[in-house]
Amino acid sequence: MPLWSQSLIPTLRENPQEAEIPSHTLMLRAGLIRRLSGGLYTFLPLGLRALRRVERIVREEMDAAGALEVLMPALQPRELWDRTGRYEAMGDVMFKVRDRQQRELVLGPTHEEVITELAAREINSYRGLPRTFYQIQNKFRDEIRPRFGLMRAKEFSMKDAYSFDLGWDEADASYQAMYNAYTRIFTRCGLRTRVVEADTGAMGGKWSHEFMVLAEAGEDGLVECEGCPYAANLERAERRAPDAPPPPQAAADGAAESPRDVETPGCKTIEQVSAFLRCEPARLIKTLIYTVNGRPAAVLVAGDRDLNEHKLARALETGDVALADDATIERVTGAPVGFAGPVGLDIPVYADQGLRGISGAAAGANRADTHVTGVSLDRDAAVTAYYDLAAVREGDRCPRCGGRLREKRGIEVGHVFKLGTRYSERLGALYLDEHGERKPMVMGCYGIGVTRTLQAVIEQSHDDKGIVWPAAVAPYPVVILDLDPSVPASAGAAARLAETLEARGIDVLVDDRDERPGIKFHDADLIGFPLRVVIGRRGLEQGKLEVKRRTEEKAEMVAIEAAAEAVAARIREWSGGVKE
RNA sequence: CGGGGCGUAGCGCAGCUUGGUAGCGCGCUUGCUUCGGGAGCAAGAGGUCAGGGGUUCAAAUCCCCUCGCCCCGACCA
Repeated sequence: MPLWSQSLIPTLRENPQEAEIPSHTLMLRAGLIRRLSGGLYTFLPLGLRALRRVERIVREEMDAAGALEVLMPALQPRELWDRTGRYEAMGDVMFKVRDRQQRELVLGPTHEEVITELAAREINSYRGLPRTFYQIQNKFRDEIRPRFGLMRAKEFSMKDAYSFDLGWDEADASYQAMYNAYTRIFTRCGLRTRVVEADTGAMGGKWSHEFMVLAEAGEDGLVECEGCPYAANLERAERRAPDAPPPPQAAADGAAESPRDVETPGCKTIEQVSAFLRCEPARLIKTLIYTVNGRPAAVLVAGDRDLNEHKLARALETGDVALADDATIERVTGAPVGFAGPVGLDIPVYADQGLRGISGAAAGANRADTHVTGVSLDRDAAVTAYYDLAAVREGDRCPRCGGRLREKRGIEVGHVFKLGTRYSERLGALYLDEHGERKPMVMGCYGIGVTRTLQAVIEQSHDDKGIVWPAAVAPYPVVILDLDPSVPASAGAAARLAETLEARGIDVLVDDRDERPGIKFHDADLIGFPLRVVIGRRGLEQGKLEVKRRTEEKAEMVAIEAAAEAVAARIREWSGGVKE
């Protein structure tokens, strides 16, 4: 029988200075975790119990989905990462170490290389497919800025899974199976999640979905459509182009005016130019000089829009896009930074689809202190191609149904990718099909941030008194507050109830501390045990104790003999329906 | 890496402007009283004031450097 007095549960009365968002503050205050150093945390007994509860749900659902649990090394040879080209691609996020032979190793930020290597060696025939493997293990990433406790840490627990299939259709089925398992996992954890289309980033691959926990403190922006199921990470979000470009400002004279240079001394920003020319920002053509695969190119968006670099990279099918440095900009435009424009440029020009057909617009003249007005983009500039490049924002139109898009924030707790054959080809994960033909396995990969999920649960489920644990992930579903632990009758009643509950498979923590009742009540609320049983003199005199849900204000008085059943009934209520 | 802020007892903070015995609240220890929503009284313990260097008769306080932490940005399977 776990006794509070024998554990280490260092609750904090005040908000620690190191924490900013509710979940982080509460994890520290409730004595779940302690920081060792930036982005590195120790799990204390209660925090670890909660983490194990999440892991258990993940294991059960992965197993149920037919995935096979394995455990791969966190330390991996650099050579393996060179073979997929990701040693370079990952850059500084990988922790790099050397052994005493000076062999270069990395601390795994993820395990595509290792698992694909394994599949390449051990699976040779179509008879061995499909297979999905998973593990729960600590990952290491040298984050630029660790943040918000477990939300973005340098070492964190992740469940990663990898599927290997005969072909694309089969891979779709594996993907769907994981997608479904994820939905069940997060539901069982008591989370409300939103699935969004996502960018694949350094992972590569064709397609991916992220499972987002909607929260103010979320690090990711996303949009969802008010009229249809479309939802996407802002990194990837698309929009339907406006039906028509804004009409020319000087439309009165009928025909589009011709380009004319205007002196705009010192006007470098959109705000300055728009104020100077008395022209709304949407009528300015923002011209950004980029390097794409090392070569300069111009990228155009409307003056009131931001460019989405992820979308630019996707459109141009490259990972190598970066804003050009000042020297390059001056060389290709022949003007100081701030006066670039599309007219007369002899580099590729990529324009946002929202600019299609625009006329009577203004842009930089590629000459110091000068802009051009009366620009008709198609007539006056050589646009190489139009793409959807602008960053989507609240109020834009849905790419599917044309409805209004709404912006939200979320915490990414899960991410599923259709990887394709990128890794299997490079690492030789090939199989012989029934015709004796050698083919690459088609892969998918699927991650859940386990520690992050735990914190997301708290972020989504707390009140002004503390955490409100869903029963499925609470460190203990029940806490028994013994208000008079020095009184044998009281301690005896607490022990008997705890033993009865444990015999029924219900974990209980007994608060037997020699503390005043107020402290015990506050700590119980702070930690957020779903059920609280109070044993005190008042009740004992009538042979009763009280049972209260964390979510309810009022307690129920229950006869001592009926207490175990009363508790068990409430626990059943929580686990029923979801778990089957 | 750029910008901003902070490092003083276990936690939260004051003191620094204007240099002169290191403080407050909570927590901790002991005793007495108290005991159903963070008790009262009394007595205590606990600090190289992040570290290093400099200025000065004298530095938590002024100057320089380094380190750590937090926030914003860039970045992010």
